[in-house]
Amino acid sequence: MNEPVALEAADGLEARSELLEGLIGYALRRTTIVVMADFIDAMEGLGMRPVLFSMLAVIRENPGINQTTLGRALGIQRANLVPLVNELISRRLVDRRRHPKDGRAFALFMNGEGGLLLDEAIARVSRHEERVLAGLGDAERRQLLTLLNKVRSG
Amino acid sequence: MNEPVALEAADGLEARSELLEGLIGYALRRTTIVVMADFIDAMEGLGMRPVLFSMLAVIRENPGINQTTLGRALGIQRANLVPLVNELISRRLVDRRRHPKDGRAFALFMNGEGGLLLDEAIARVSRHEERVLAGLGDAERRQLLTLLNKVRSG
DNA sequence: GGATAATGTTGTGTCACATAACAATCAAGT
DNA sequence: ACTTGATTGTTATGTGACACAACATTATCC
Repeated sequence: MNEPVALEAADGLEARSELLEGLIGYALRRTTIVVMADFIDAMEGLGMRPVLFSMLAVIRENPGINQTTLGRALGIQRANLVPLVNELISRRLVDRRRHPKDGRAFALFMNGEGGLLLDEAIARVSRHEERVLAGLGDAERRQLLTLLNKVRSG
Repeated sequence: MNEPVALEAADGLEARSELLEGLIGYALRRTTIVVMADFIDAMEGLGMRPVLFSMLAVIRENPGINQTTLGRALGIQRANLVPLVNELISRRLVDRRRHPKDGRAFALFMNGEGGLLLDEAIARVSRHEERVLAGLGDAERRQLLTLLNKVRSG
């Protein structure tokens, strides 16, 4: 028991794991980290993070959306959304008005400044995706998207 | 300026974004979250997280590996690895000996208890991947793995 | 032997999650 | 109309995975 399998230690410069290399979950995790890091780089100087970007996108395409619905669309819980929405508002990218028919809810709207920032971010995201997907052809990109959504939707 | 695009607010139960739905980075992020959540569920009661699992796998397949090499293999920085390795050691899953030829380094070895835990985790991971990939055929799974690795390797 | 590099470590900070509890408001049923 | 129960936004708190800077000890290289 407890045998020192190989005394000559595997202390080379690189190590691999056949087990991990066969797991899609592992590949997903590692790939996402790389892609998100490139996203962050692409947003240099904009103060834009993946979450904020997705929030701005959903708000612009769904004017008047409330926070609960926004959170559900992005898989973010209401409680965690609060400081994020506050950040967008204090940066004057988004307007929050009271919902006309529901006294509990707020209605979120993108304003001019937010639209300009989102447009700039979209331009950078395009270049970012082009960079990250450079090794894939058009059909492969579509298929990757399809497969990812298939996994996500169960 | 600052026009309330639609006065009838988009406050339905669900909201979508065509922009986000076309982005592979977004699909990657959302899918990874779902898959990792299922991984966590699958490890119920084992005290096993994705990072710990991957560390155990690499250590068993690379006996005597040092922390820097382990970190490089998994994309974890030395500094962040320290508490993780300590956790494995204090749980008696892994042994840390001084490296015979390098006084600075440690050599990490999986022990019997760690091997048993890893085996149980692997069994659960198999069921977890089967569950998560239920919607994909064999060829699709292979292709997803290939595409992910292509993206990651630039 | 002296300069330079590598290993493990400590400390600190950020960010994306999670959960529980709460006030205000709405909706539904009787 | 009034109570019951659900919903919205919020506060508070905790965790876990990252980042970066600085440091002591030990190797390496000339």
